[in-house]
Amino acid sequence: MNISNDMIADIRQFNRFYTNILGVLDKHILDTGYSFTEARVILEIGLMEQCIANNLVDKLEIDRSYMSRIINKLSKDGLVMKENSILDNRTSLIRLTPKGITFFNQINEKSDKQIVRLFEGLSQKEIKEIHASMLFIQKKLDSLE
Amino acid sequence: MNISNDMIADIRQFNRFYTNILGVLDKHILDTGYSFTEARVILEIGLMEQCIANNLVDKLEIDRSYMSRIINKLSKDGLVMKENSILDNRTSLIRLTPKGITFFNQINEKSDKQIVRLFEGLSQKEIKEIHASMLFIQKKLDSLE
DNA sequence: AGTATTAGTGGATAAAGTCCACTAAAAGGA
DNA sequence: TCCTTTTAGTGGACTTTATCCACTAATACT
Repeated sequence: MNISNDMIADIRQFNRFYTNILGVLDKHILDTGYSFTEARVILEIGLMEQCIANNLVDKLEIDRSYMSRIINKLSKDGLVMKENSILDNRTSLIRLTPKGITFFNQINEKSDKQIVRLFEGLSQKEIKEIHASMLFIQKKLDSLE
Repeated sequence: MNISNDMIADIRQFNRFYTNILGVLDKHILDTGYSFTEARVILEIGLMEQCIANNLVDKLEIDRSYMSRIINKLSKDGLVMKENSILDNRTSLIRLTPKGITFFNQINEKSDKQIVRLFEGLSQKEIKEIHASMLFIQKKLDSLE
């Protein structure tokens, strides 16, 4: 085996630590009045620009009927619009409304600010090193999947 | 500001990536028939060795009444035992039973194996570098709190 | 002693998520 | 083509998870 028990313990400790960091960073989502799941849906629609419900189901691993209800709620709230697809009459093309885009942007700006906040107190050099460490970890672990 | 927009984007990308990793690593918890929350309680009791319900409430940020129900369930299931405190008659000292300790150990072993699995395919050198990166990130970000 | 706080509990309810059965459209054969 | 199978989406019913509140009993405070 290439990995010692001490290393495993350290890595698991890092995971607990970073889970915590992620929790702190994401908490602001709930200030919007939407749940994490709903916010994930909104953000994913924003990223995809246009999609159908099933794309979101696959990508976010959310139950189809649950997704249907979430999209309806978001649609009622005016964050999302559904347009009948011409190519496939079973589906609707889903997009953010201007209000949805505003929401999307606000979340993103807030998330960016959270990162700035997390790193304030560190020197430029330290930040660069952390950044490099993250890229490195991601590159190495990503290559395995 | 010490941190560029590109870096922020990279870090947020890393966070999404690592959220995913953590999700994969933790999924096995659900195979036990207990929820994440219940498992967190069991693991925390295992770590604390002995505690009262309110310690768990504070540490895990779970509602008091919910905690009460969880502990009762775990007690009914024979994973946890409550012993009346002599010092404070309002409280019970909570501990894992042998069955609970077995559960605790199984979860930990499985989690260790998940780490091994995550890293297999990487060379010893690469693992060492990832390990060092994690320690570095943790050291730097931990110092801020 | 008398008041305030703290620990824990159960009832009621809300929020989140799952399961199933169904409709309607599309895709894939003989 | 017709017929079967698959896919997309929906709503009803339900379970699980979590929260809120009011209450009891014990301890801490002054």
